[in-house]
Amino acid sequence: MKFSGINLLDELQRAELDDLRDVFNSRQVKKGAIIFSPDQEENLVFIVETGKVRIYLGYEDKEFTLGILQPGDLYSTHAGCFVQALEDGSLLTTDVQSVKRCMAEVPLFNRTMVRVLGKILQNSFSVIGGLAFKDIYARLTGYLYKEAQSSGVPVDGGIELELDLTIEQLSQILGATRQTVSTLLNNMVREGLVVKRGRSKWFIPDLKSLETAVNP
Amino acid sequence: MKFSGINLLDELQRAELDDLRDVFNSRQVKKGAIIFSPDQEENLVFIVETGKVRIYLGYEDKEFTLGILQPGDLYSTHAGCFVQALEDGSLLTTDVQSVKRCMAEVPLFNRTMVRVLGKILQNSFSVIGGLAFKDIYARLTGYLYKEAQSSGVPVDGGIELELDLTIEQLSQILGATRQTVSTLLNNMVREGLVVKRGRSKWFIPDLKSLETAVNP
DNA sequence: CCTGTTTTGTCGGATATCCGACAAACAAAT
DNA sequence: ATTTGTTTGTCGGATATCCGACAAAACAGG
Repeated sequence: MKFSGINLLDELQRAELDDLRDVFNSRQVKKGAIIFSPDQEENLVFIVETGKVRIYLGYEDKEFTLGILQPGDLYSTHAGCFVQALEDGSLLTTDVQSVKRCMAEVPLFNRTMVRVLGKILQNSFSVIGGLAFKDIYARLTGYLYKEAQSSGVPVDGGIELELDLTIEQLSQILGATRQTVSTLLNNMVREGLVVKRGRSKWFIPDLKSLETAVNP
Repeated sequence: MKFSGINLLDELQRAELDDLRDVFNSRQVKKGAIIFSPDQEENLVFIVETGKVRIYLGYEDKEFTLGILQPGDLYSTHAGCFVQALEDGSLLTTDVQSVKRCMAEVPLFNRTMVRVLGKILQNSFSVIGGLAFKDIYARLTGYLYKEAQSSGVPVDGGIELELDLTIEQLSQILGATRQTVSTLLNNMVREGLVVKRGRSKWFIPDLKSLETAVNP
């Protein structure tokens, strides 16, 4: 999933943004490391260069994943959430001061910033809608359906889907318990909605029937 | 509650924003009217001039209130949610095209825009956190506590709170059923946490004990 | 190949919340 | 004062989801 729908790395290639590139510092991150947490008040803006990065909320011993950033995604740390590297990778970071300066000087950056924020906002509204209106089964099928559409590969008349998530991680995206998600998924397997094909690899024989499971 | 934390009406008074004011058209709205809905694709940006306006998500026959805008709050309609007038009032509206033009020409507007979006985003994260981590009782006490702090009036050694919401409206803010909220509230009354003082008027004898109810 | 660690499946009891239903209480209008 | 409509309180059954627990399975490293 492209979290914000806009690839900032591409944007940075534009000639108009020459001076913008200099503002960012590259920073290596190691798999599993928590890069930012809500308590530290240093405000940074960063773009994912390589690797995957998870944005999540934490409360006591529970976690809720808001989204997983991929190369090209931009994020700001002053939004009160945790940021964790899911793989070894690198970020382009800069502080908020520089961003403000850039916004004044580079109008294009400005528009992009607003666009990214708008996308993230839209995404969080759909998360709220899911949590408020739908049960876990609907959220699960909905998630699989969306992923199948955006990153599934057509194979054997069906769709193959590489999620690259453990059940636990998936449950944190859905806002549910590991056990519940595990049970629901296996129910879906028994009903033939999905077929398991190895570690976090799924085959969806008929996308249509998955869709009707989402909206009965 | 100030939804975005920034009063755009004040900002518009600034001399630098003379030409910005001309971009907005005033529009009257009647109580109860649905001003925008997600299906219409006309993208507008508006500022509440007078009255109250409710932003909410809808799904089948359920509704979830994201926030209630008050004079000075800015919002954009292309975020996939409903906008309803809670009272007779007026909005300053403009289309997205003009906003884009303004953003290019008036840097201050730009920064404000980003700031507002950031605030709204932060708010929706806290909504997600509530839905994902807390039960309804915690959300209810938390809401009352926050409201008491921000808009409560100290009286008789306690705090008086005018919510101006029916139980049904409150339940839509909390993401729960009317019945559940009603029952929980009456439990709180029995425990002496809150005292009912007429239609949507509450008295909190001891804010401290309400706070411990939020975080036991 | 063996061994420790991570991931997954499943069960059964506890419980928060929903849902339908109904009557009481309240407010507004005639 | 009477009617009408809205808001509130409460009950009891249905159910989705959590939680703790445990073992099977899968994986990784030596």
